[in-house]
Amino acid sequence: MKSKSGATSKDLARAAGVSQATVSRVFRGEASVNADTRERVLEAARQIDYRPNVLARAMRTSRLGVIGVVVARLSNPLYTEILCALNEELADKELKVVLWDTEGTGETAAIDSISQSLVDGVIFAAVTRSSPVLEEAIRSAAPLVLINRTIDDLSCDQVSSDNRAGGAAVASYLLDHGRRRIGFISGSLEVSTVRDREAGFLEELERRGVTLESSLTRRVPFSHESGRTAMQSLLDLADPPDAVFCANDLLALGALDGAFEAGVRVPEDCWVVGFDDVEQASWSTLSLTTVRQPVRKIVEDGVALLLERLAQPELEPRRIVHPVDMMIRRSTARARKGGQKDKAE
Amino acid sequence: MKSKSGATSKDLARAAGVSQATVSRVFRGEASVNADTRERVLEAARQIDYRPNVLARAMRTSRLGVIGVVVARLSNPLYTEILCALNEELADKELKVVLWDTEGTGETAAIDSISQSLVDGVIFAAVTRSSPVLEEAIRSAAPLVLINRTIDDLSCDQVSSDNRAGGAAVASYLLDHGRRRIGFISGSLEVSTVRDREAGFLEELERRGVTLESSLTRRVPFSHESGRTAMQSLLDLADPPDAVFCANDLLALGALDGAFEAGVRVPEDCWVVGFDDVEQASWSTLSLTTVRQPVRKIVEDGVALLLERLAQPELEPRRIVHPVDMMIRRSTARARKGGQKDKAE
DNA sequence: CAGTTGAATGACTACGTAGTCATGCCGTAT
DNA sequence: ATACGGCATGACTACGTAGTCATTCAACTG
Repeated sequence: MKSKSGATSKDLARAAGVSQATVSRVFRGEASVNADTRERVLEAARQIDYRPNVLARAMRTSRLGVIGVVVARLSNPLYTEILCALNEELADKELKVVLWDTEGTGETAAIDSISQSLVDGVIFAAVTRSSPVLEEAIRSAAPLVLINRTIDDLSCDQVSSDNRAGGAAVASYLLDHGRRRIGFISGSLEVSTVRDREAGFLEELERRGVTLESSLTRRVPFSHESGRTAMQSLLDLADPPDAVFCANDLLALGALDGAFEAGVRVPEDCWVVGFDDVEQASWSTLSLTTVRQPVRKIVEDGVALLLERLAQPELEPRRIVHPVDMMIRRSTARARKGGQKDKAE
Repeated sequence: MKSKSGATSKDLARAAGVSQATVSRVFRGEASVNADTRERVLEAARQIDYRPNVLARAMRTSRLGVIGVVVARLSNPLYTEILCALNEELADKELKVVLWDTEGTGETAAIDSISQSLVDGVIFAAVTRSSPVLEEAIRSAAPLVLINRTIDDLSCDQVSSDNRAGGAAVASYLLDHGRRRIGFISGSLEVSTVRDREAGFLEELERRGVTLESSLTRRVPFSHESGRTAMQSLLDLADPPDAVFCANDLLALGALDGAFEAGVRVPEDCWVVGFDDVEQASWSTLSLTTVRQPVRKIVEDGVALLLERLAQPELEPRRIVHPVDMMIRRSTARARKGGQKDKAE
């Protein structure tokens, strides 16, 4: 009833018959406080409903208990999943999450916020290029971690999956199953995941003596719509591909739409493979063969690295790369009748 | 190079040959500062790279430039879309977004953060029940706005769409097209959108002299998976429905999967209708008939109301209800051959 | 010309905490 | 008994800003 935003550590000190310094010690969890005293302070705190003022504390410590997160446009379900996992992971640790989008000026805004102590650290799930902003931030020891997309020549903590191996696995799988005219729908080379997947894919094709025809390659923005139109342009060719690898699931799901609208059956007439294994890929109406990234683990590691760095800023930068798995589904499996449940290989 | 987190208003005052008070006035945009003086201060600020300390400012003003957002689990694409729109809308206004999830204790955490001045205000996109926490928050004039889901007997700004009319429109549409055995997959009655959609749907059925059989009704959690299994349990009945209305698109998309796996053709054997018009509903491989909510407008209004309230806390609470539109797609249209593009009615 | 008004500015304090330094006290070794 | 070391605690200051109050000076009024 009377609990209004009010009681200060000074009030509490008076109420508990101790000094403000002792109150502060109790709430910082400092060890050197007599057990009786601590209990008395905590009891009094309950009485007058005292809670430390976060802002005043932040002004002294530069720790606000907030972590910044930079993602790409959320229309890519991968980022939704990353964000969701991050949110849970950080909520467990009493940390708030502030969100930026790379569409705007998220990168810069995030780093500004670090220097303003508005966030304790930042997790970049979608860095685009090795911007000077980032270099500068690293130099000034800003606590930041890159997950998902990485930057090779940037000396900071990074967690990703083995995109190169994933790309190679797709190539291998398609060739093993007799696919020869292989199409490729990819994204901007500014994006590390695209580069790595593409590199692995091309290397493996080359190793097996197959070359990717440039007429079967499309480089488009990341969106369902561009996957759809790119697919249609491939299928419009006189000699269309018998399989299409898309650099991520968003594009691949768009490609399924493109094929459907063109009246081309998947997988009978053309196979489609994605990358990420977003939730939609496992929906049995879509049932997209794809490469699974361990999003959960990547996020967990990213958070762990960030927290460690906050505790010990001088740590050497670390890199973690997680293995990936192919999920074989109906978009490449031989046609069978009716629907069937998901099946991992 | 030397620009480290440092220059204070006192430093700047010295550099510009004015008092700290004047510096403060300049950066607050106060009018009573001589134009020459202002220019001198700003020039000096550029020189020494001064930027006001956000935390210190927040401690005095209780305004941190951060808006809290409470959403449900992001696996429901509707919340992704809301969040995405909010993010853009607020970034335009130099506001940061902190995110909570109703899965955890988001509601309470959000309100705590208001009282701690960690956020200037909160937008609830997914309130669940008229919790005492909320009542208390409203009483203490916390600036908060409800969007999407509402609470009737709570006196605060609320923006939603006309869920009741949407539910009625679906009933009307199904009956007009000769559907008689109508199934219903719904969610928790704790959720206002569910209650309203259900009320409108039932009212219209009743008005037309049709009753919803309780054996054809399922009440399940909001997830793709539960939509899928609920659909299957309906289709397993001896006398299965010829149409199923789902309380939202997430459930409906799950229902499509359920039908597919059961070998039941949509729309030939059974129609499916959702609610929300999330992006996936328009994908031509899924092509779900649904009720479109003007998410963008709802978010814009919500932000506008919140900002107005921050400026004038004593405003009377306002409510805005947006009209909805049915989007007729393949999941109810008469079967035609091959794929076709989206078509709104 | 004395008195009044208003604009522009400076001196100063409060905001609520963290952390530094000083102090008192008790147990133990000498 | 004396000196010492460590623990528990209090007094005090810094953090960087907003905002209050007082002061200065010039313009204006009667």
